Amino acid sequence: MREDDESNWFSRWEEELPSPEELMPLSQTLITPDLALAFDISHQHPPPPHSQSQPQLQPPHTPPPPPPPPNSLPPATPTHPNSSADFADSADLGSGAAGDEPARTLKRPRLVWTPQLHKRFVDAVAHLGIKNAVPKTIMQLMSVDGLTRENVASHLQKYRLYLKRMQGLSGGSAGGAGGGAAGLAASADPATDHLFASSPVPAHFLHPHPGGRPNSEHFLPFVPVALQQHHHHQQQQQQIAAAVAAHPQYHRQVGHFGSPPNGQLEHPFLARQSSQPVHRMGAPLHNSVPGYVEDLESANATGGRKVLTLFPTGDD
DNA sequence: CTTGCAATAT
DNA sequence: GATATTGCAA
Repeated sequence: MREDDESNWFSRWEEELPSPEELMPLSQTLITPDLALAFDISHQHPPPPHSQSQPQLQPPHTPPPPPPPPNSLPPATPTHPNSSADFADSADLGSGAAGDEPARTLKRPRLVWTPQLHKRFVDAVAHLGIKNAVPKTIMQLMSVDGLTRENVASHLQKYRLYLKRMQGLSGGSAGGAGGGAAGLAASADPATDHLFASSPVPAHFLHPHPGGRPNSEHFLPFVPVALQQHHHHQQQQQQIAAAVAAHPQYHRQVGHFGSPPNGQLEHPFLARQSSQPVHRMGAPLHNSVPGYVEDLESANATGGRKVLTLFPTGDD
């Protein structure tokens, strides 16, 4: 009774497709005042310049981002996204972090792939197209702060195996493959299935279109394409929205800004706003469920290990 | 250099 | 057990 909607998630895409108006604000207003308030982080008391509390995560009160371009969608050549643009930060990403905290020996919390996060992952891959679905691109499209290429790569690896596994058991007929079906067929590996089955798998994932029209990115205009081209490959501190994690009291009530009368379209997204220029490409994946934001919380897990948990505020 | 993948480690 | 990390090959 809940996967139904997921079954045709693809069909509903058009409906969920964020209108230009929805996307627009996203580019510049990553965090709305309401959101900021929800986190109890007012942009009125900027933490003292004394960088010491945290490395590089500051409250989502990112200053006014660059001039928001008409931004509906960049050239976004869906055919081959390749425009390294913006970016001038990477350089200080890792090194800068070491500035205020013993980042050199700091370990990042274990990333917990929550269904929602995974969904973003799948969505990103789906919209990128299998061919462009490489860790780096996916990571950027997801716009999840703190997510590293390694994180995505590791998960992607597993995800691919999962898809492969399914192709063999699915029986070939795409009949079931369409959207939701992908999630249930056969569980060869409960371990992997568990997580992956939670999110709908686009049809083109199971295997390249067997007919004439190979898969395609379709109309998904937003192609971020903000590849960073720097020669530094430091492990940036995985400080996901720690700002949020610092406040474990905020209830999952963070979704109240968009004003979805219908409770349908919202844009609660915490993008990496840490130190990178908030100049994120306007390619926020669509949000489907009313009121659900990605949060994170660091907590102990298996024995003193810190886990980074991006938990949703609604569930889909 | 980035990716993919197997194995291995935590 | 789930992820991360590593090593090697394209």
